[in-house]
This record gives sequence, C-alpha cells and structure tokens, in this order.
Amino acid sequence: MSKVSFRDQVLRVREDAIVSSVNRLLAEKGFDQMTVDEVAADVGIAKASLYKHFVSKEALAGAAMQRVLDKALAEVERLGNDKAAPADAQLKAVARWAMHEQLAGEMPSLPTQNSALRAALAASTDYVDRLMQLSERLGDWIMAAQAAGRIAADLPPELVLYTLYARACDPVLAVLKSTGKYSDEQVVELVLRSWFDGLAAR
Amino acid sequence: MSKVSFRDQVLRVREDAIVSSVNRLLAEKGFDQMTVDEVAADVGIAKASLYKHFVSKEALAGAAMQRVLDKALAEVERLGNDKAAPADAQLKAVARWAMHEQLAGEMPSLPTQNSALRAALAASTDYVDRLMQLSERLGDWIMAAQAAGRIAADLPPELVLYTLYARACDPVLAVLKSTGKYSDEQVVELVLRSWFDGLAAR
DNA sequence: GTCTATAGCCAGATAGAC
DNA sequence: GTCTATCTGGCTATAGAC
Repeated sequence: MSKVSFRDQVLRVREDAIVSSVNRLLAEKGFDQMTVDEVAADVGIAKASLYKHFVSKEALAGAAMQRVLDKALAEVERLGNDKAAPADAQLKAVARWAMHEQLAGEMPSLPTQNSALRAALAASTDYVDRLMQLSERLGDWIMAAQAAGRIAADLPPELVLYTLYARACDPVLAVLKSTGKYSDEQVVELVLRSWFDGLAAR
Repeated sequence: MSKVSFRDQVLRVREDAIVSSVNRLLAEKGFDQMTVDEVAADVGIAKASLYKHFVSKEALAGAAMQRVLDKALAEVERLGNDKAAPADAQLKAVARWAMHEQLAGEMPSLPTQNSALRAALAASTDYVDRLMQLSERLGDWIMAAQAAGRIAADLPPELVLYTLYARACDPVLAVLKSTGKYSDEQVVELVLRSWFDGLAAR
C-alpha cells in the first residue's frame, strides 16, 4: 500500500517536472515552435517516455494550460480572503499577478488561432470547467466593482473580463521591458495603469 | 519598350494577388499554420511558381507585412491632411481604421515570438524603414496630444505607441465579436473606448 | 517505464521539361 | 515563368528490447 503510494508520488513529481518544462517552453516559443524533442531534452528523459505520460503534444500543452488556470484560481482564492478589499483592487491585484507571471516566463500565450490545440482544450472538460470557474469568480468582482462605481457601469462585463485575460498575455510587456528603461515592476504598473485608467488625461 | 512595361505590369498584378492571398491567410491562421501549398492553391498557381516570385515563405510573409505598413502609412497620410483635427482624434482614427482592418480579416497578427519570421523582417531594410517612419509619424501625434493635455503627459510615449500597435492585433476584438451581441462598429468603439478612457468610472 | 531506433508524414524548397 | 514530380529535413508518434 505505501509502496504504491510512494510510486504514485514519484510519478506525480515527474509529471510535474514535465509540465513545468512545457509551461516554460510554451511561454517562450509558443505551441507550434515548441518541439516534443525539446521538452524531452529539457526534462532529461527520452521522448518515448514522455508519451507514456501524455498521449500527444496537445495533451502536454493542455496539462500546462490547466495548471496555469489552477494557479490563477488559487491566486483568486487567496485574494478573495481579504473581504475588506474593494473589488476593483482585487481585479488589479490579479492582473498584476498575471503580468508578473508573464514577465517571469511562466505564462503561455493564449492559443488564439491554433486549431489543433484549441480543439483539444475545448474537448477537455477539466480545462473548460476551470476556465468557467475562473471567469465566474472574476465576473463577480467585475460586477461588484461596477456596482460600487469603480468601473464604468455601461461597459459590458465581458469586455472587462476579456481585456483582463488579454493583459495576462500582453506583448506590450515584453516590448516595454526590452527597451531596458524600466524595471519589471515599472512595466507592470505602467500597463496596469493604462489598462485601468486609460491614456486620456484626467 | 511598351512590351516590357506591359509585362512588368502583369507581373506586378500577379504578385499583388499573391500578397493579397498571403495577407488574408496570415490574418486567418498565422504564419506557422499557413502553408505555402495553401497560398499556391488560393492564388491558383503551382507552388514552384510562387518560388519564382518570392524566395521563401518568410519573404512571402514579409511582403505582406510590408504592404500592411504601406497601407497604414497611407492612412496616416490621409488623416494628416486634416490639419484642424486634434492629435488625439487622429490617433483614435488610425486605431479605428486598424481595428476595422482586423475585423475584415486583413490584419496579419504580429510575429511576436516567431524567430524565423522576426529575423527575416528585421533584416529587411524596406520593412524596418517603413516601420520606423510609421512610428515617427504616430510618435509626433502622441507627443502633440500630450502637449495639448489630451493624453496623460506622464505616460511614456512609447507605451502609447506600443499599445496602439497591440490594439491593431487585439484578440479581444474577435472574442467580443464571436459573442454575436455586437456589430463590428460596436466592437471597435468598445475596445477603442476602453483603450483610451480605461475601465475606471469617470 | 525507460531507453534506442525508426516509421510515417508533412511542409518547404528544388529539378528539369516545356 | 509555369508546370509536374521529387527531394530533403524535421517533427510527431510508435515498436520493441530491457
């Protein structure tokens, strides 16, 4: 009994290492440019062994995307514990977290137009469930912020939600950082401010 | 003499048709998912014939990207003729134009992380020159809008420029449109407003 | 479950006739 | 310059020994 459990744990640790590699490579090069050979080399095992854990390249990416959503849900949960914080502060906080994840090379870009990966993700109930759960939690905050007069009430909540997701993968972060003029914190705060307050002078 | 000129013109028309196909396919599927076979089939010529006009897939994409910049420069030129318009209105107008181009399937997404294409583009002086020229024109408008108190003066002009480029390829447009709740005009105006005025209630 | 070796496929690019 | 046919390399996925 304990032997089996131990083996399972070893297995889980290995699969976690695989997913971490996939996550980083996905963030760095995207799904198409990432090769399974690279993943295997990065993890330090043979390619055939990878296919014992995940049935396809899409499944590899799917596991990584799923873990990203888990992390996001955990972060939302953590932030939600502060009942006193206003909803718009919560939204800013989660956006800040996501942007720092991206700058740290931990945020795979959205599979906006890849058919194979999109289809695989849409077919994964685990993935879709998590995405819906996250969207619901964020949607609650958005509507609360509108009710409190902190976000313009005539903006569709979905617009706010989609722009939040988009900020998590915003290429502007990397471009701004590549100028070398700003620290990671400054980059995040600049984009966060332009997202929330806009460009117009107040 | 006139014969040669006529032949040149036929050649130009054909190459223009090729670039149009590439542009649309690039917007639809992105560089990696687009295949040269598809382009050939779409244009209606053999693949080998394509390679008589363009030396590589990267060159194909480069020609399309270059034409996009030419169109943008023409649009900026056109808008610039209205000397009376305030600079922030010009910026909104060019953003509006770019977003409509995207919704019409005419705007290839930026090669954010593709190495082969990025390298080819960076090596093309024609492309880089156009991009710099466009950025200069837009940069002038941005600084003018800041001087006029229409854009927050403490935002780095480069941030405004990069977010403008990012809006031209913003995936939020397609997602909002896919809900079926908004017309193209409404989608554009919503994103434009959130870009310029932000989410926060005023 | 891990490995080496390889099958099978697909896409970019080219050869060579016309 | 256009075509058909082909080469070439790289990638996903698997076979089969241990």
